[in-house]
Amino acid sequence: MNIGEAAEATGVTAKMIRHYEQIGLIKAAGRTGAGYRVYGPNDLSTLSFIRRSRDLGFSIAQIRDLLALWQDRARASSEVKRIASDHIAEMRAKMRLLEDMVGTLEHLSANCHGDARPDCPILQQLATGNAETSCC
Amino acid sequence: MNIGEAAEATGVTAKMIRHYEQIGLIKAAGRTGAGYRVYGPNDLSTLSFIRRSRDLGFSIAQIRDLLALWQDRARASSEVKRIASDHIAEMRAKMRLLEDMVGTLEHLSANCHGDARPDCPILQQLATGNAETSCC
DNA sequence: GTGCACCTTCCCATCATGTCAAGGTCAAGC
DNA sequence: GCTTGACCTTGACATGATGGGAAGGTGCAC
Repeated sequence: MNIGEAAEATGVTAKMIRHYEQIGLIKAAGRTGAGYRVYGPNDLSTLSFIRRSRDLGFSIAQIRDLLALWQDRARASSEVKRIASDHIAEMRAKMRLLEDMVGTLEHLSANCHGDARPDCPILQQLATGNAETSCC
Repeated sequence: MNIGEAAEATGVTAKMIRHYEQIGLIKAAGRTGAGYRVYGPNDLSTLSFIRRSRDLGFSIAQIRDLLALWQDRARASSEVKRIASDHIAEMRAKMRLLEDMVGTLEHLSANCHGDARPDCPILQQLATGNAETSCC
């Protein structure tokens, strides 16, 4: 199986497959006489594993660890769970940041009439750090 | 005022001030005879504006537009409001993505006993795309 | 006149991914 | 056999915002 087929089968682009090989996330693929990379069922499983992990937002470093655990039959599931929990915590932290920013900005936006007039509490806040809101 | 003092006063690192100058987000600062950048009150206001905008998650491109509007006395507040609304929508979209990922991962994590045993629904899901959850 | 803190420019790194370019390979059709 | 087009190869460069560091000039206090 060539890289293009592997890419189509797993949803990982050929570009990224080469990249993952280069950074050592996956082992170097076999080659044909002409230098084409060749992939078998095991490789496809690994690539699909990586793609699902990326879909869940895991970083390459985390995926590296998850792959190692996956291939270790004596692994403890607590290790996996810890990585997942850490990742959940990171994502929650990002969500909180976004929530705060959205909250502030919505508040400002709600007080902006948004018409042709130039005065604007959003710019006011950005300029002075202190919005003259009429609401509270 | 030198760049270090300007950095301390506004919370924008000297590194980033130089960078913002280089990409044309702010106009080139004046220089002393020795080539040191010099900043005045107006420059500090601009830098603070940028920092507050970054704190609200605006991109450099958006800040460029906001700065232009800020410095345009004839601006329409509707323009500002539109930029803010777009940004809120982007942040909400990111939050939704995170929520989905967190939801899926928490579900898997809840079904992972997380002890010394090797079987693990998280890895199961990543490997097969189909978790053998016992819950539903 | 020395030492130290600060400034300058320039280059490289992050993280995951995309784009582009220049060239080699394979299979099909003529 | 030769051409064509799809595919492959490597390599370089870009993104966005920021950090780090090196090598060298400047300013001020002692």
